[in-house]
Amino acid sequence: MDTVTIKDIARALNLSTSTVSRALRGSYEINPETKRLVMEYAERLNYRPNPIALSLKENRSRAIGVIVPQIANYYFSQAINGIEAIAYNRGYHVIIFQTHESYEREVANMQQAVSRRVDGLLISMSSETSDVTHLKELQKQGMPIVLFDRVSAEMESTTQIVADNFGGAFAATSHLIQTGRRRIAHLTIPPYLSITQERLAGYRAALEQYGIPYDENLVRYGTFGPDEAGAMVDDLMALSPRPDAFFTASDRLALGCLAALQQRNLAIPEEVSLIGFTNTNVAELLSPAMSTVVQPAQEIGQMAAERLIELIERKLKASPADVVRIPTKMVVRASSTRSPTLP
Amino acid sequence: MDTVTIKDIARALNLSTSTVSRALRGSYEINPETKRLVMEYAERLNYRPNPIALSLKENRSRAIGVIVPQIANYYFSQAINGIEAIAYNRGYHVIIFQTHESYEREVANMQQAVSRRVDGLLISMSSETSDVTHLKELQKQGMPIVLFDRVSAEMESTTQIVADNFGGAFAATSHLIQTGRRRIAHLTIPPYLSITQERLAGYRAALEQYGIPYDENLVRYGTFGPDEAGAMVDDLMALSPRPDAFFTASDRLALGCLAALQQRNLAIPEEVSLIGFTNTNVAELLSPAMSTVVQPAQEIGQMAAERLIELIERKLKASPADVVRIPTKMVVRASSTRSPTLP
DNA sequence: TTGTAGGCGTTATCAT
DNA sequence: ATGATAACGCCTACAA
Repeated sequence: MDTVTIKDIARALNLSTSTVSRALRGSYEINPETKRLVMEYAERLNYRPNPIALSLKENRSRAIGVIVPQIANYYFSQAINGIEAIAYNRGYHVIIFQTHESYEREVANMQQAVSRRVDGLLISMSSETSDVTHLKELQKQGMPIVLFDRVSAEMESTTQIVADNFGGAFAATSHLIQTGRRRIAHLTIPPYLSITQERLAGYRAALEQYGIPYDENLVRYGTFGPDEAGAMVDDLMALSPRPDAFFTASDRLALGCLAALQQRNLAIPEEVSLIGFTNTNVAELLSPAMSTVVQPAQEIGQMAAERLIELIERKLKASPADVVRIPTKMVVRASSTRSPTLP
Repeated sequence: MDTVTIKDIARALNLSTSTVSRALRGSYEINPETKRLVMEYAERLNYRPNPIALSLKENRSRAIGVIVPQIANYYFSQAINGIEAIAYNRGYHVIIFQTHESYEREVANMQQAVSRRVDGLLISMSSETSDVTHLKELQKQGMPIVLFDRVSAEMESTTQIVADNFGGAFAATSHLIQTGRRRIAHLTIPPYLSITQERLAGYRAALEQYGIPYDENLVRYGTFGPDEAGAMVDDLMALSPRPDAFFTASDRLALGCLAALQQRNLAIPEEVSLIGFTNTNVAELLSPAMSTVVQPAQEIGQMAAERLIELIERKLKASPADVVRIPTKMVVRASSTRSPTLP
């Protein structure tokens, strides 16, 4: 790749590099005629300033690092999508690191990012990470950091962007109640995760608001493994009175629950209502069959990037306990014909 | 972020920057004692060379640009995963650009990447792109380029990495035939795409090999829209004799076909066999229910990155018509119980 | 209005 | 074995 530099232009036009530099940046103290000449010539040669030289000079890379468990995942790829949209607009590029859910790799990635001289870091913690001293340490050294989705309560003075899990669960449960449901089962993910707890709290709050007693028999916890929903549904449908609605907490559970109900030839939503937390893509696939609460992955990414760039450019410290909750969106199934089909 | 430079070390140790530099790189012509001192001090201060300064000096960014239609997509996020794995190993970082299937944005992204001084470019063309002069032009100017997945026959002297669609379709169809099927329907995507044609050719070649006549009534073309498979299945099952197997060409069609067959209470694979091209993630979800031909997205990404880095570092031109086909993997459904369920 | 010089961090070349 | 200098591309304080 040939590359035109200011020097080339200066030589060709018999000017000094400083004059060219000033002309290019439209400095007021330059002869309009010279300016025109330089501009034209630069245009003709398709001159582009070398961002690397600029970085060196300005001591910043115009790059932000993004550390996520994995890219090949609906949720994170959408979040990254949101991050990129904002970052590119503001003139930053994005360097992605994957932890593959390993604490060790998270630490290594962090150091990599530092070596690469990123201007700031967007982090979604690995599931293995419980000790956050590496993050605190780095932040103390002046690195702007924003956490998103997988956050930590221990990072008191860090901006954190999460989905409004409580609100989403509250809305979903309320919707089921308002459409006449009273025995609402909740299939969810492991209880030790904060998102699980928040969603459960939203579910309980809605029940309480409508005076429906909380029944812990109706709540089932899964892992992230496959093929769990079938057994849970079996189990729950054996109760008496049996549930008249299911509220699921993940894509997998939603699909599994849907399949299990269909297999039993239960009409949705006539006999059993169904609503679940899902990613946008899956929500789209499921929308003819069931209602969904869509995780705002992209919006979380955008907000995180915005906040980070603010931190970088204004060089402000995050205000303590600055936790932003992005609302979820409920998509109520449009059709309500009997015997719904998959996509 | 405080940052330790060679200068800091030199000052502290009362040496010149050149000595420090040499010591750090382990030059033989340096006093072992000095070397030790420098190394230790650098270690203690956690010195890391500034990659930006190096880039400026070496006139390369150690970054490769990746231009894809979108990140938030199973296929491309996996491909990127493969790309990153290789790139990071070789000391490159990856800058991602999205075209959102727009030709205009593809061109703009290309220029962006050039401005960013990427050392090479990995491109999966937008669906809108038919004119490839922008790519040819850039390549002629010396930019190393490798195309993957969405490639173009017009780029004669460019390395291109694609899935072995023919082979995958051939294997899938052969498998159906070997398990006793004779009336094999093929639900596929728009006919003008090269991947569609390749898969159809593989399907036909397998039929031919086993002496089964090709029946164009058994082939149905969809768009990428939702809810198409149901009608296709209806239509096909009304034929007489009706199909005894389905071979689908996308995730969507596979899911739709599966749902439609289940709804008709047709046992898979006893009454009707089913196999489809899918992404890994979806294949995993579907595996209890049907067989799949898995698209090698990640491997394609890896191979593309390997080839690109080779081009960058050896500075070789691609040999003409260098098209690499990555094999697909057939996953035959393990269980064959009646009435299969979704995930 | 334009030019000169120095510096961002690093390494290669040429002294010493 | 070590140091001084220049260069990568750009910008800016200072000079003219």
